[in-house]
Amino acid sequence: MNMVFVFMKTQLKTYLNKYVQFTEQEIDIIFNHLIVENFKKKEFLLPQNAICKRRYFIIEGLVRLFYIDANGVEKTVLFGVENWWITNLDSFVKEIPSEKMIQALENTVVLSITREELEKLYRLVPKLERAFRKITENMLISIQRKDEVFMKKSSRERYSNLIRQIPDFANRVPQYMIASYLGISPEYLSELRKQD
Amino acid sequence: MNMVFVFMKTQLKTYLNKYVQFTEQEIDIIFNHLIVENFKKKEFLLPQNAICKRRYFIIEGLVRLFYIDANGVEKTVLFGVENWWITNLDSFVKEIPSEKMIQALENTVVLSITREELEKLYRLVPKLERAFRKITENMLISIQRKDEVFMKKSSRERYSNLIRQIPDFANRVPQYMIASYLGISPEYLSELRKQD
DNA sequence: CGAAAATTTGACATGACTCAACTGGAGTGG
DNA sequence: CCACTCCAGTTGAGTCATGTCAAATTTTCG
Repeated sequence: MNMVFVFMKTQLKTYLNKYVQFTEQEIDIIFNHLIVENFKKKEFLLPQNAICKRRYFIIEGLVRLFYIDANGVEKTVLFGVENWWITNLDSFVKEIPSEKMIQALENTVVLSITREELEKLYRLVPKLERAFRKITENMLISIQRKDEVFMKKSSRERYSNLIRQIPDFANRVPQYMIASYLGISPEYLSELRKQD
Repeated sequence: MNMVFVFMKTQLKTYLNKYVQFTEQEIDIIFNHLIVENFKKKEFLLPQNAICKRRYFIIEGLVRLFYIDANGVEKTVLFGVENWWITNLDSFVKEIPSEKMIQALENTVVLSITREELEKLYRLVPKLERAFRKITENMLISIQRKDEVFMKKSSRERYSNLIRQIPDFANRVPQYMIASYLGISPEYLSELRKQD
């Protein structure tokens, strides 16, 4: 087995073991149900109006989940970086077309799996069900925390928070995407940045 | 066994079977790990700064999750009605003190369980892990949908949406709580209502 | 280098907030 | 059962944060 694969498997293992202890064999089974995919910058993991068939574990790179609003403006819902699972959960679980798209913002390497394969895996490796229960709980917690920041803080504070927490975001992601993630217009973000 | 208990057990069973098929025995085991609690209107299920020890399944009634912001104003995060699980997940999972409170807005009957008991249950009834994985996924999906409404719609639309979806909310819940749930000031909500 | 995309700037518009005063209804106690 | 209090809801004036639109400028990238 190729060095790169070993590296990816180790990364997955380290990640999963934070939730549940898996044996080496279990990790093997899980890894063998995943496929490796490479996406170039700007490429779509999920195009608009498609059913989101796969769940993606980001090994390396950066993606965003976004949609086009009624005025034709892009709205970024969330960014995904390494060691995050990304999918449009609504579309993935219910098998309905996704208005949202997933796009690579940098060249990105992922492990991915379909819903059917994942269901199989849950049966082969029951502990994985627990791991995903916890992963989903953590996602819920972090989305709730984000909501709180939105309710409590001004857009200026939201921006400085984000930059403090993930300083290199400002370089890796165009400003207008950050603006739409923060729920403000690009012009106003530009205004805010000037005043620092 | 008391009629009321039978009734509650049936309600729980119907609810859980929407996610996973459980046998009668499994439902019994689950039910026996839950306790029944009654809360009077205005009573707290979770007071401020306490660690949220329990997860509540609402049999009947209405509760809210809220906090007091920096200016001393109440902010309602979410409402819980029958057949919903309510907890401050962050506090419950990580065992950290909760700035948020849970309060009954009507006389409310719940089934509740601690984290430790729930962990035990997951081991006794492994299918429950799957059920909660799905329940958590659904919570995540619905919070994401709520976020989208917030990003896309004006506060006027958010209000009329809410009233359309849950018409009796307007009667069961004071306006100022609805306002804070919608993220607007009570004065402004009053303004909006006038213009219909 | 040149075209297209991203960002900045400025003028103006507006949704939503704050504060303070007023109204009306729901308890509560004498 | 009345009088009083208290709290929710309304109204209005003034203000501020943030949006929109259009033009100018800078950056990116083929």
